[in-house]
Amino acid sequence: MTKIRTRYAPSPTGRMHVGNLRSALYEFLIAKHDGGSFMLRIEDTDQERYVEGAVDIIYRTMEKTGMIHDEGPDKDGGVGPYVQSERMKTGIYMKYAKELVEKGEAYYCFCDKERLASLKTEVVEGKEITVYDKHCLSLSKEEVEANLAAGKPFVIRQNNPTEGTTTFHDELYGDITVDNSELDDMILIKSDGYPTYNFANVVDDHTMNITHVVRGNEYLSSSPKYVRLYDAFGWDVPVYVHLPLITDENHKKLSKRSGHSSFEDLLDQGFLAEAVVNYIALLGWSPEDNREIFSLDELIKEFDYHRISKSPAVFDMVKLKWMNGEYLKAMNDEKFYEMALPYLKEAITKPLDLKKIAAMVKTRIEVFPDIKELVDFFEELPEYDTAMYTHKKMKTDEASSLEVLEEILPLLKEQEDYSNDALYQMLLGFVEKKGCKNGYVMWPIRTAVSGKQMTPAGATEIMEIIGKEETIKRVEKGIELLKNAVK
RNA sequence: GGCUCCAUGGUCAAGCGGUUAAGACAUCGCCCUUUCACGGCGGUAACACGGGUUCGAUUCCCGUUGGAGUCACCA
Repeated sequence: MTKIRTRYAPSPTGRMHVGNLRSALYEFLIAKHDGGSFMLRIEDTDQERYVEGAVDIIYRTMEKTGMIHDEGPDKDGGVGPYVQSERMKTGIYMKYAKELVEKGEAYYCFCDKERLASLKTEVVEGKEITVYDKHCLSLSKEEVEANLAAGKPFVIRQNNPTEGTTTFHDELYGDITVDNSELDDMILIKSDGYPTYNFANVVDDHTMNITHVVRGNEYLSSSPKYVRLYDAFGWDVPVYVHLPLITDENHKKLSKRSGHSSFEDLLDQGFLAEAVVNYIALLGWSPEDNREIFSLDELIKEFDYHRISKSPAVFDMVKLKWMNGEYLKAMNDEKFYEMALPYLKEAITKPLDLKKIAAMVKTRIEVFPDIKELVDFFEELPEYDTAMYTHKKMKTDEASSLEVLEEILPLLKEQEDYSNDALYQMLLGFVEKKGCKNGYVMWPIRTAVSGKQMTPAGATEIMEIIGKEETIKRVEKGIELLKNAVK
């Protein structure tokens, strides 16, 4: 039994799209689950869309996500080259295209843009629909030779039958049959000599011994043409696994600039690579049990591609955030501190105990950029409304808060030890003497000291961080504000 | 528009002829709490519709409706 060989074959046209990333992930998982190998192949046959540096992005993304390929441009496995533009130089595509021409399964076409344009018969939703009319199929061998000799630009087209049907099998979607009359004579070799994606894909997958072709659902309807190509060559058709689409909240195929279009955008937004991988693994696949948190290794172990679903999945930012939060909570304090540091420094320039602040914030954020608004009050007391002093449950209002703060101020000035514990004990003593609830005292102090309704910590923890001097300053400020409000 | 695919709560989803139709996110409520958050507990919420097949359909078949994809010298 031969091991599964899959390939991820991106085009270097920019950042790595989430949909492509998931294809790569599934390709990786399917191969690795079987103990097989995973290949990286660069499909750079479109010279116009080629983007400088895009190949580096691909490498970087693979590395960050942990999808390590066994073979690729940088790791020769004996079936290279692994870059299509380099493969082309070996003449492989032209050789196979000519073989098809010999067999009558393909033919030279010399039609120019103008003639092709005149074929455009129908316009649907702004798209022009052209079906090639096999015009050049009728050219005689001599005419073809003459054109070629004259240096006339040409393409090579697949010669599809106009009658009958073609069926191919997909592991997930089952048998899919289409009428051959639907099959356009697609171009195999472009006039610049490069193969089209469609053709290069078939030739490469075969010559590189790919056993399972895993790709997006958008290729489902063109798959019969591929199958005809395999048949024309007399090659074994690989196992096809078409993946359900990932869509945006409007159920449309994920497009650029929806905020979550690329892996790198997501990292920029503060997401962890592991969380993104984990999340997209679950977009279209589910394990047998209810587990949701998986490391890459665990995914490899559990991933059975037969459990991939057929219907499209909406990419839900909210759930991704939740999952990212789960990863943050599970992270050890050291690492969290290290990763949070840049964000903390952005919000806080004073020499405060950032390590302590990081620990406070850890269970309260979903992505790192959340940190800023959570901790900025440490840096500077914000402007705030004294209405915040009123809390129904704590039974506090502006007047009671004023009273508490005025009573507590001298004690704060006396207090030498500004550790959380000491402060807490001190305040508890005060509460006892006063005979009220904890919150009755804690709430106004916390408000005075933070100026916020929501803080990552209790009153005394905050006081410990900002220190005695700043605490007193802020409490005095609170008293002043409340005096104005109460009278 | 032709062709192809898809159809369980707002979202991700389990289910594969007989279930009180799981679970997660979101949402709502309660508890905990030095506020919020975290955590704990609980609630609201789904088989698109119509025909079959069957003793019995969410599950199988057909149709309808809805959605998506595709129809390039792009991949």
